[in-house]
Amino acid sequence: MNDKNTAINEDFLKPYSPKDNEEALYKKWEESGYFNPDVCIEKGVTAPDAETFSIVLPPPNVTGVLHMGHAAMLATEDILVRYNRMQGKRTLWIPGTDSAAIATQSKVEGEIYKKEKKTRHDLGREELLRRVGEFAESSKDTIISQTKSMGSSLDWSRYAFTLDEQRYKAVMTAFVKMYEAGLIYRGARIVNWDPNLQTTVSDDEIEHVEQTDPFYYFKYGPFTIGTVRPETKFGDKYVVMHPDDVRYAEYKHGQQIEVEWINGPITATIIKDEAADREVGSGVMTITPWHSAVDFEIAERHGLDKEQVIDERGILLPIAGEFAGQHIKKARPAIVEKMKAQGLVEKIDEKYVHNVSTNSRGSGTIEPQIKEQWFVAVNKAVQFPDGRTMTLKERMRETVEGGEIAIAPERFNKIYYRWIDNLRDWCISRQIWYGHRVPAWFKDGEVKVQIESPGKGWEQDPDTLDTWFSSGLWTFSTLGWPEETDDFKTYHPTSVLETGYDIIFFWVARMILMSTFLIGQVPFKNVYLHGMVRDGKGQKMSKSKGNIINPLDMIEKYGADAIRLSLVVGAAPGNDVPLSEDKIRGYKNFANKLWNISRFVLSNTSDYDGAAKAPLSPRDQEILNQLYSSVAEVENDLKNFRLYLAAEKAYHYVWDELAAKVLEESKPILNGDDAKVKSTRQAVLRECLSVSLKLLHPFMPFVTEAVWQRLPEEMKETEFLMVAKWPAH
RNA sequence: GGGCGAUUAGCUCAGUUGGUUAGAGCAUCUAGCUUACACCUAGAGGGCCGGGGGUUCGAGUCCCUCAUCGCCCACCA
Repeated sequence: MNDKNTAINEDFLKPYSPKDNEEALYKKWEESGYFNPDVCIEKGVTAPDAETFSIVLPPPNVTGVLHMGHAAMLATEDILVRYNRMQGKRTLWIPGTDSAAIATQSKVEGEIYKKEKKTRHDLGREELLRRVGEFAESSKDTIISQTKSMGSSLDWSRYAFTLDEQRYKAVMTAFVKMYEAGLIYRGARIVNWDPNLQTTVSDDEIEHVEQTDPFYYFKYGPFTIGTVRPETKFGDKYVVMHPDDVRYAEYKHGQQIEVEWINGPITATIIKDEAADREVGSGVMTITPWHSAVDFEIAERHGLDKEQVIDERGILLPIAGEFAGQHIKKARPAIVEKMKAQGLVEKIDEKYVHNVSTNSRGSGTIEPQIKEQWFVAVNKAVQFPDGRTMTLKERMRETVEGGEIAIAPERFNKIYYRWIDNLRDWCISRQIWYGHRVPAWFKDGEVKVQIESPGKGWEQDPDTLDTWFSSGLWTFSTLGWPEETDDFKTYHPTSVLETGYDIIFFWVARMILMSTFLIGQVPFKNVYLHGMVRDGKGQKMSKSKGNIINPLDMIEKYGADAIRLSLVVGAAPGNDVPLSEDKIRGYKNFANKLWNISRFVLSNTSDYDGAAKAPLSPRDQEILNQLYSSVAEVENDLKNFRLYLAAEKAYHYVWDELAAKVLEESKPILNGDDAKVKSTRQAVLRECLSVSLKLLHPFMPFVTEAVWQRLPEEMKETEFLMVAKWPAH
């Protein structure tokens, strides 16, 4: 084919139109198969023994829609992936979606109730699961196609869903293995109970919210005790004070006294425990071990009785006497009235500000309860695959402390350590139905933990596992574990985990825990934490503020390339990213700028004759030097995860150096009479263009590929820019 | 209560290990249809780098301290 002397592609006569290019290009990329590293090897663009680069996509909620947080994540990861692929690495980016068990189930339950006035119990487990599964399946295409619209070069042939068969196998295997090692145990401990969702939730899912309530001072025998929760106090028969509190020296540990209480006289026992703070109130407290984590600990230490006062739905039990059967919210004022009448109320602070535990998913207040659940022991020494014996906590800390895993930005190391230090045993069982069912079987008080039913008469535990239990396996369950697949051997540990800093505890830490114990490898070598996307003024985006910028609208208006750049430039790891429509518009203009640079170069080099070249002038040489030193700088920033600088430098080189200076000064040469000097410069310009396209491709894949597709054949070393070699310098 | 971070141009932020007159985008103002681009070009204005103290030949950059804002964690009944 002879492109010389022919007019350049007439598309260049119009401004660049993302709309006319992006979808078609993505389709072409997908059809080429190059998102799949196996195809890259097959077609010879990647060496079979090349170094690997792998990332797992933090799986979005299967029923979700794309928001700016996703967009930022996709942009960042795709930049890393495309750059490494162009470097010639065997590059794999694995897509997937998450069942988001609680969220999805309650959404479907809500809809069923609205339409059919039926609860999950009316439908039964099987039917509910069928409906939830159906809903998840039918809505997954939305998030998948939206993910594609960002230009994400994910290998869809390896798509994984947290509840598919392969992942099921991995989760079951992990559970059994951890149980056999003594890491998973069943026990009656205090847990966070969500009375609305009727399930336990983990410590990390708790959000402390400030609330103002009356604070009551009650007369408890000779003591004064304080509380915001009179409704829990019925069974309080232990009174706790600090062993060194001189005010109460006359009372001895274990001493019993008679006190007048809500429903009549009771026998109270004095407990001396250092948990009682002398500075707080009277320094004396009564405890409710069944409904308070601190109280539970005290009771455990001294072997005290524990009694349930409130049931799973927030209703008072018979211990509450005349108040039994009432909901705690309604009962509270009535209880206080009664106590007033008994002369038990000493004082009331009407406006006491304190924190209450709520479910971070927004379902409401958490009620601590003692329940028999499955836990992961974090302080128990167990044997790791490398033969060493240590606790999960120790191993988790060591991965970062010893440099096996590097977190960017570094300051999150401390936050990570702090979390580990405060970590308590992880409650992993949930009382919902949508999820991986606990592989435990009961019969006549006996328990067996195994994947298949032990036989007739054995009932499987109805509970399912915390969604983060399966998410913790994600780096290797997506690669085929527990089978020793080629993928697993090739791509694990993964190179980078890129995710929001808000999820470091839920996910990052859990992945490290699971991976180090189960397979003896860290799940990833680097952690890159991106910030939260905020509006142009740095405010959180929220519906109520009306400042949400929808990525899909922005793609429609300005193109995915513009969104990608606007989400990366200025987004240092760990820092929140302010995003305004102005910023996006600015980068859309840049895409068009690149389009016009290409048009200029192509139209002015269409008569290029390679044979007529002169040696490079000093200025020609300088232009190329600048080009390649920009490449080197961008590369250096990319290697060190400074994407925000890399993107900015690439942008500046192309606009302020190439367009503003090189192109301008080339005009007289291109119009000049010296044919040799002219074709030398033409060669230089072509080189600048093709290298610039490569330089920008990771950041703005669509417009760069769109130009590449319109280059004359002799300028393209590969069919797709996506798999062109990153420029050497 | 504990910890972390921020404070630089009107706004949002860079400024990588301390080194010449402190940068960008947007916004503002001025001038331009110069045959790549008005989604553009040329230019301008605008900053005691939060306050105070210290280390240094030299600090936006390191140390101390104060102030304000933000975030995370936490079992004060």
